[in-house]
Amino acid sequence: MPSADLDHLDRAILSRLQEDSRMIAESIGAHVGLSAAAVQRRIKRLREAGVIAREVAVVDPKSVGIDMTFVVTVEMERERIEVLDAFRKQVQADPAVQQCYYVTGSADFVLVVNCSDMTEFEAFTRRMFFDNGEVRHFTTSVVMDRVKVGLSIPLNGR
Amino acid sequence: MPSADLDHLDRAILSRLQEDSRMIAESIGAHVGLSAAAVQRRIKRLREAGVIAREVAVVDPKSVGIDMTFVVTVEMERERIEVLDAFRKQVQADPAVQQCYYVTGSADFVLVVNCSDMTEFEAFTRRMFFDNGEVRHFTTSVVMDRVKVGLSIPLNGR
DNA sequence: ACTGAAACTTTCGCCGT
DNA sequence: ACGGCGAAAGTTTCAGT
Repeated sequence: MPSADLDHLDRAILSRLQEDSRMIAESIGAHVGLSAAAVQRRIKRLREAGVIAREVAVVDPKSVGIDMTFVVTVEMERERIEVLDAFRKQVQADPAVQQCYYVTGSADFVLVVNCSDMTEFEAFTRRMFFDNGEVRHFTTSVVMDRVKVGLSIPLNGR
Repeated sequence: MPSADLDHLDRAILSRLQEDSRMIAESIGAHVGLSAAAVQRRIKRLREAGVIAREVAVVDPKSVGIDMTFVVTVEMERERIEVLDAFRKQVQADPAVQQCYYVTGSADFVLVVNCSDMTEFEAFTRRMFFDNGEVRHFTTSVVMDRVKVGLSIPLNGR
């Protein structure tokens, strides 16, 4: 799945699709200088190759009553594979966790967590950290402004 | 645009579209117990109300030669509105920055940054931090594993 | 809210470069 | 092998019931 070689046309198409996956092929073609059919073919190929991993709707959190976002760092008691994997699984299963990264440095994991309010977040910390004997320490940062949120990959020039 | 009241059917539809925005209305309808037309109408309404903020393609970083992700915390010299807003703008304009949160706590900002390699990341730190007199301190964590990555909002029960 | 028809988008086959 | 063209298939949109 790595590096299915892409030319600058593929990158131009991906760039558009990262902004708006509903942009129709004809419109993309007009911008990149290709017929609609050619664009479709490339998109199909990109999907099958896994270059386009998924296509998703981004929901406005406020609209569904999610008001709070948190950035949480987690330090585990012991860095044993078993412990880490168990935590990974727990994180993946918990819908409040939007993102989780396993990182170098003093912390082991960095989490982005969504909750409707503080009460819910407290419930989250309880089930995720306090009930887990392997969590040595965690820190919480409350997000005051979601300055930039996306999953766009830089597709520089070519 | 906040809290356009949604019933459990809307939430069920959103839940599907967060996983796969290309799922056709008929298939969604079969799962939630609604005709295709009814699903279509609700989706249209959700888009117009901004509940569905955008629909995007998620590109696999490896496929386009992006191998490295970083979590960076940033502390500004002075927390003046002007300084913070300038940094916000800089962040929004920089394609290497995938996400940026303004947070409480010792750090001011948390960034998720994508680069093809360390050299590119060093260039990034230079233009974003060293060339900016207002940045007091920053810390870098290298992401070893992207355990969970998405923008999905929890749409629990109802 | 469902049905059917019209409009639109994507997909496929074929040919030319 | 890849792009363009035109026809077929699939999806969404809209009107009428």
